[in-house]
Amino acid sequence: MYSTEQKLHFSTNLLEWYGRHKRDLPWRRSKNPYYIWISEVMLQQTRVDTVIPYFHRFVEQFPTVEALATAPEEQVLKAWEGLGYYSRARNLQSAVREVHERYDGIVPQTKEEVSSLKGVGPYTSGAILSIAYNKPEPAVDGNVMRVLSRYFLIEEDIMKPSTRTVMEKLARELILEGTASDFNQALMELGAMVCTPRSPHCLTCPVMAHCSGREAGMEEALPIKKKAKPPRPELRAVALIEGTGENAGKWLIRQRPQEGLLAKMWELPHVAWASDSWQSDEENQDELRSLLAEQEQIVIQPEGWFMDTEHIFSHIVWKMKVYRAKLLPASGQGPWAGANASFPTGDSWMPFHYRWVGPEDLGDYAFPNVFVRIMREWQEQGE
DNA sequence: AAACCGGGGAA
DNA sequence: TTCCCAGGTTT
Repeated sequence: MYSTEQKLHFSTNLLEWYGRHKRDLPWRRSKNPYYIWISEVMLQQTRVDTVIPYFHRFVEQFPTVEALATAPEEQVLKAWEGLGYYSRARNLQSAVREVHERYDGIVPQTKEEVSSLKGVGPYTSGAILSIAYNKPEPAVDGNVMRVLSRYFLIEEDIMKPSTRTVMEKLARELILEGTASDFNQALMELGAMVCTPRSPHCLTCPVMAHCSGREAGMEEALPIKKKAKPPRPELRAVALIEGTGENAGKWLIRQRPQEGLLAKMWELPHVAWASDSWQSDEENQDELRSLLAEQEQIVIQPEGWFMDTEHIFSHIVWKMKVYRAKLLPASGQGPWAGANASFPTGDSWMPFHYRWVGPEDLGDYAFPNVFVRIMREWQEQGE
């Protein structure tokens, strides 16, 4: 398919370049498969600069397979707070528990065993096996597909699974004997530092001389990628409910269900808006009060608009209006009654688990960033 | 094959 | 604004 010379030029020059230009990243200072694994999971759909501080805190808090395997899940979610894709954290702990129990704490070394672990797909298994164990397995991520599609002028849509298969076969053929660990990292490093999505730095590229994409003047047009659909908008009204009496200075928060969007994360009570537009603040607050009473048996007295904000997922965008509110005394029998007395979770009739918390308690609960922003705004206004 | 699953940095 | 990032799972 592709000439041996072109392939050999690529592998040798890339390796030589990597030896001189690789960044000093925290997870490159060790070959501990557990640390490599953590870094690879964190790096899924997340930039290096974002991951670095999380990685440091995470390995400090959970330095060994056993430490993570035996930690409470809430603590792991809290350590992941702000990174997004929280199923990554829950899957990682679940998989680490399996390694702890079934493999005596040693990350397995075969493709089949590693791939069977929760949250470990083709990319991550290849990355762990190659980087930590130097096994000649491909690790094809977005960087690698971009680099290969340009260098070998591959015009297939990289969103198609079949294209990924082609890339994996090619990437495997490019690994020279005994160089898998460095080569796979070099490939990603080139994609991150030189062969960037826009304005690639071809003049400093170690493999420019035989790059088919550049020869064809196609480097900016590659890789070919079908456009994703825009996220659908959803309006949501949020209630920032202040406690009174013994709950003065606290807010009412709730934990989301075990599965689905933001599983097990904590949040401020909010309701989906049936209509696709807002009314006046007075009408919105009336509707919010009515919906909370209906859906959650929470009866509030709204006390005015607080802020507007947005939360963007890959497939949804929450357009949120936040209203301050107090609980009405008459509503003493709601789901928050005795909320701090370890209300049972997992009841099918009771999707949310409520609690009163003050600013000093926030360290015990993992929130999606949008709610962190709202609560921080609230604290700043109170000062 | 398409949908679901967060959040932010860069241009 | 748009893109897309060291992806995986479910339908």
